[in-house]
Amino acid sequence: MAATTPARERTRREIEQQAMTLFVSRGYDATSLQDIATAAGCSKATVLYHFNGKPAVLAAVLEPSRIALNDLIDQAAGMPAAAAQEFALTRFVELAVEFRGLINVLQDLLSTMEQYPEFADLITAGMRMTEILAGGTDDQLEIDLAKFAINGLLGECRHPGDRTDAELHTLCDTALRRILRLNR
Amino acid sequence: MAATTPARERTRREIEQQAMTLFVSRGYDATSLQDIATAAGCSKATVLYHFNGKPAVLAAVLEPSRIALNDLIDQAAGMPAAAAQEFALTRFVELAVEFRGLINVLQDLLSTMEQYPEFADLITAGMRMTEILAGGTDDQLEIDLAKFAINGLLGECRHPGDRTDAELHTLCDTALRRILRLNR
DNA sequence: CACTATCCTGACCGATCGGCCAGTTTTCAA
DNA sequence: TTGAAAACTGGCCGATCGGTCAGGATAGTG
Repeated sequence: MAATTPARERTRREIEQQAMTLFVSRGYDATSLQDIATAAGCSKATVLYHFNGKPAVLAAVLEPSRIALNDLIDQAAGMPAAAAQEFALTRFVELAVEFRGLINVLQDLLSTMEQYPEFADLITAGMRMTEILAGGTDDQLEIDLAKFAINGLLGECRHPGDRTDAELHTLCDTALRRILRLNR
Repeated sequence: MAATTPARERTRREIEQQAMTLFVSRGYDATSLQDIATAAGCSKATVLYHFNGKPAVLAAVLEPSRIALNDLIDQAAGMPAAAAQEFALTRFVELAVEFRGLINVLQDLLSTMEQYPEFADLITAGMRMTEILAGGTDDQLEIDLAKFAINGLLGECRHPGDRTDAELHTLCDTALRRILRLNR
């Protein structure tokens, strides 16, 4: 009882891992609990034994990226607007490249996501990112342009093609700086 | 027999109209044939009597925008690269605003769309648009930036919020010109 | 009026979905 | 070793999906 039971954690991790792979390659809706169970080498009932429903599996898969995004926002919160803008742009591009596969999943669910309260803070995090990237301006057009930039970045990471991480990184960095008029 | 039977056309149009509304508001997958039938005031069997399966309903809904996009590309094909780029940017933004609701539907299906041959030319049309917007350059980064711009535009039109057509138009036009470095 | 082609529908089908539960197997500490 | 807690599973449930079919309603025409 001193440490967490190894069996529980091992199975949980395996389910999470396989679910992530499937969500990334086929999307959330197109992946059934049976698909996840088969890939993880257990039964569908076991998946539901470890996770309280299908959305809970998604929440677990998204957890690392959620934490990373919130950290980024928290760090930027303690900076002056201009520095926060530059910092957020750099880190956000890095995160987008790192978690590029998951962006597919997020875009799939943007319309239905509001139903699930467990993803509410992800929405608000996206809005905070927009404000930071806009550089704290009042100009509505600039704020909308920041949204535009995020949309472009997310869309680009959805269809990575055969681009390497470095190429994708350069592309997103260049595009964001052009839209936001931030020359390095 | 001289003209098309009015009853047939009337029902078809009603089904198309209601299907478009539902596809736009909920997405393609989340809209069932029963939803369409109920909204159109007929039975699900009637929908399948007029359309050869659910994808055929989608194809009918997308037809006007498909024609408009192909016309745009055909017109641009007969211009020098610089003029085509300027022309395509202007017209593409107009089309995106006009058909902004349908973009939701397209994004939903980008991953599954390749399965249906009836939508194959829509994919190729998108790639042609990219080349034209890139201004016929060889620079891969510029081509990728054009893709980025299209992604941003599509993403922005997905969540129009309470923006008017004019505001959305200005936003997309500005963003595309910044990314592509095309100052008016 | 009667007949026929067209339009339309209720009922049904097989498949798949997320989720639930009673009961079996495994694990692990006393 | 043993017994209870934890982990796991087969089987089932209700709902929903796209699609089919035989036959009823309807409308236009001779």
